[in-house]
Amino acid sequence: MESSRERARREQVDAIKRAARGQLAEVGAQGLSLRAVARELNLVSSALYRYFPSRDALLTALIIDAYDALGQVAETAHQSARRSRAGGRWLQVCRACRGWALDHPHEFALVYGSPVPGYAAPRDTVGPATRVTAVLAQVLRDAHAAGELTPPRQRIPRLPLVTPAVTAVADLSLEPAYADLVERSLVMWVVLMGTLTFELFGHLEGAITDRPAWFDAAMAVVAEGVGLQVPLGARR
Amino acid sequence: MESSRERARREQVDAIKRAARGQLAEVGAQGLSLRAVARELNLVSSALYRYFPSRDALLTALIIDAYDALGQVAETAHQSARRSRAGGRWLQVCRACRGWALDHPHEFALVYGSPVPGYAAPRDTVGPATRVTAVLAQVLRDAHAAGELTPPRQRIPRLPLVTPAVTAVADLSLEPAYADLVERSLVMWVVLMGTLTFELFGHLEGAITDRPAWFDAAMAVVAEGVGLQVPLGARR
DNA sequence: CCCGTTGAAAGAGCACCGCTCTCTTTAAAG
DNA sequence: CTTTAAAGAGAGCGGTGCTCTTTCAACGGG
Repeated sequence: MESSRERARREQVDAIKRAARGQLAEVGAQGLSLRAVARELNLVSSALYRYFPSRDALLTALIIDAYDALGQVAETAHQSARRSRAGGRWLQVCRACRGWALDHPHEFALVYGSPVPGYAAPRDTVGPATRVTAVLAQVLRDAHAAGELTPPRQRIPRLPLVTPAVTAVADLSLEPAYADLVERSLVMWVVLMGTLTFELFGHLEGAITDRPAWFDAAMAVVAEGVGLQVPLGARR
Repeated sequence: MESSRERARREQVDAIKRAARGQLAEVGAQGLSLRAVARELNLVSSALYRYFPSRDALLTALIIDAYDALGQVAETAHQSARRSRAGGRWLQVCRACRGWALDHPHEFALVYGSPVPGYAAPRDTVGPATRVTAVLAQVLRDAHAAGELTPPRQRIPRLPLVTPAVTAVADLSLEPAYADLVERSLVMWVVLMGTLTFELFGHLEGAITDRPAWFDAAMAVVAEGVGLQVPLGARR
């Protein structure tokens, strides 16, 4: 049951987030101004504090939404690539994440860019944040089950290097030849997000001629590192 | 020759940058306040405009300094590891960069974190920015000359994917088996900086137990991707 | 139906920001 | 020693996040 007051409140919260996302796309995360959001809604700035206790709280809400949106995109891509082999699925998931990042650069920067000093992400954000990594782990699990994984050339010593929490989420405890798979899968995640970060933050400006192709190649290179073979021949 | 006026000016510029770096460490890049810097120097805010035409200009100066400092660190590490084999040199350079990043997290975030909206990095920054990449290319060039490079399992199709400018800086036009080495070396650079970004920005919080060891492993995984063998056995 | 309760919104105000302008001091240069 | 240009002071503009108090309207129980 939802009283009309509750509905009005929820709709106003949504309107605020929508306006804030719009502003985000124009002036970036740090330029997000409560007063501008209020202006857009024909409100006065102080009225927003009925809905969000601070600018940081509004940012947190946007961060959670962004993590969820990206996680959703990754899950959908994984689902619709379920007929491909593992390497192809990995590439499809990466491409889907890149597509979302290019479509929502400021929301991506909000979650994977520099943290706002003095702002500590609350615990609520870690759940949505792990959705993408869960998809990556799923790809590797399926790849192993289908026998599409090649053992690496060199084993990582002194395992494990990850916390039990990660081990639990990844669920990648396979036979000794793949004992370091969790550690390698984290590298995959870092490379995926790092590559998107670099592209979005302009560090590849004037360096890459064909960005989609180079992105595919980068994902293939790191996939090699975990023993996944990515089909690079086909144009996207 | 440097007149006393010029010396005084240079010293004041240095003092401003020093104070700004101090503030950077406290409140981050976006929180950098000219007024606070001025307060620290017992000045009035408008006086700073005698030395930097805008806050962005001050940021640009700090960015160039940061790129130069990181490049210097990489070059020094490469130089002092010249007796190791190529894989070891790569690891040493990476570790040196990580050390600098951990020591100067905010300066690292300044150059590799989210760009300040409305701020476009001037051309002056690209030179210092390429110093690290030049070191990486050097490592690969030496590795190939010493016969320490293994051909990759899968070749990247539709080369080249990088601009002539990158090809010139990297100078990695080797025989066909390594035709995609430039593209792969860019991946190495992205992974190095991406990994540091992730660690500094807190995305590995609660995920990694032994961060130095995992960092080494990550660098080894990507080095595998370019055909470099990194010695992981020895404790650092 | 009426009235007390409650939540939304307004608006003034505080301390801060980047930046501009004018005015005064200071010290180097000729 | 005089000229002159650089350096700093200080007021001010429009903006910011946020707090506080006040006003107003809608909901719900008697």
